[in-house]
Amino acid sequence: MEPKILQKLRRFAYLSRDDMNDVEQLLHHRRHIGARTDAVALGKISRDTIIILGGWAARYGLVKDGRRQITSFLLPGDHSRLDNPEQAIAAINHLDVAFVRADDLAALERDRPQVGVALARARLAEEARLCALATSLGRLDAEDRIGRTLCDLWHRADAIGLIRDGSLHFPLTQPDLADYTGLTAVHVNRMMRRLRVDGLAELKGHSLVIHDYAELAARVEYRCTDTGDTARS
Amino acid sequence: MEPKILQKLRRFAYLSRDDMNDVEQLLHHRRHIGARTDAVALGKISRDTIIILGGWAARYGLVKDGRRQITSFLLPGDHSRLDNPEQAIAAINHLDVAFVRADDLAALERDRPQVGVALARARLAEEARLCALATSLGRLDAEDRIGRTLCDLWHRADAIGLIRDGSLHFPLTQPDLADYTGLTAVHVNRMMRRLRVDGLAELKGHSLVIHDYAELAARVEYRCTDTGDTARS
DNA sequence: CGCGGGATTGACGGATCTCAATACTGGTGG
DNA sequence: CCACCAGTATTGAGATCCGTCAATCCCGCG
Repeated sequence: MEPKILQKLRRFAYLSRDDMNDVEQLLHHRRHIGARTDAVALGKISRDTIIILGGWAARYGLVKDGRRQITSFLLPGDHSRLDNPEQAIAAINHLDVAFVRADDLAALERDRPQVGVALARARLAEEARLCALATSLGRLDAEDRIGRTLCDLWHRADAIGLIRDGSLHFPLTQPDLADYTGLTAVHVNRMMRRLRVDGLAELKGHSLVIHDYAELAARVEYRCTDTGDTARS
Repeated sequence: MEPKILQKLRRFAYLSRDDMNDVEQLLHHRRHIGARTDAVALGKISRDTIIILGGWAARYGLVKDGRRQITSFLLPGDHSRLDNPEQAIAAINHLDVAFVRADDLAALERDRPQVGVALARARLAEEARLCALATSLGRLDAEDRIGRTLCDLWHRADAIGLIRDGSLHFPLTQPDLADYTGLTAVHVNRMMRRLRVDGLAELKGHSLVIHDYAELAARVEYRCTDTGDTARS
């Protein structure tokens, strides 16, 4: 199947067959990471970029007591630069990744302008998501933080075709969601129950169902950030 | 006097006289913004970059009830892209800025590689700061958030020569600090009192004094993020 | 079959918010 | 020059959201 990275980039800019081939050429330095282990350790600095081919990952930092703050969930097709030593990347479930040298990526962006445009837009969406996370953590209550997180993940998963029959295979645990929303696992559970009894969203086993996305999004005032329509330029 | 933008960029990479001249050439589209008004309104998208020449600014987003979350303080020499419609930029005090076209900036980075390196490092530090903010908001208590914010601003102000006689002219109000740290102005005040009675930091009038930076940084486990030494490449 | 992590729920405590009152400060207009 | 005023700083008392602790249940896995 077409790698998710291509499916994602094509939502941001038109790619020719040559563009796509050159992107795929970059992905030969692959690695498999076991579930619940670090793909990139804390303290590492590198100019490389990690690209998620399959599975979910989380970029996170630690503070005293070992408390963890996830700053970004990485889904298939997502990528992240590895130049921040305070941030590590952990596999949520079994993970397939590629590591790309900064020079190779820069060369590709130079030689394939449309790929450069797509990557720039992906980075823009990622930065907007980080601003939105800070705003949520600082100024929203627990229900809104959880609701927005679910909407965001649902929307991103939908964009890469991960939603089947109105259901999403969802490898995150409630402790994971707690580390992203700045809450405790106990309180995440309470909020999930509230959404469940209100018929908005349900998490059973490892699958997520949002019964009425529009209603949930309206209730928590979620607005999606990415500008992703197959671009025109 | 040398613009702060040059003083800042030279901490990230060596710039020749020609490099510096070309940077200054970009700054002719200047504007003055009155205190407590928006330099860039919410909802605006642009591919331009704003560069702070003098004064302090805040990038922020709003949520319901008009609650505000500041995602970044911009000091003289700092810059920010304007491509996120959910984020506005407000002048804290009287502000002098320059707006630079994306194309002009891209051309400069291409023609002046050292300027490109410096700008990339500045952006890297900015993104690291955003991750650190999210981590603070999600996982640290009020005292640590305030303490780290003061250390960060102190360190950045020092880097551009804003600290005189161990004191920093500090235009932020306690409501501003509250909007950055995700607290209320009342609680910011309580934390500032605690730091004051412990002899660590003091905010009187519009000036900040950190009596023992090392001790404050240790107490709140602040680690500065930027890689700024005058670079060697 | 036992074990460990996750999910779920209740009771209690605490950090932070809200409301409220007072003092201070810089700027404005008479 | 002074009175005024809005925004800010400061402090206290009570309310609330969320965390902590603890128990139970469930499930996948060795």
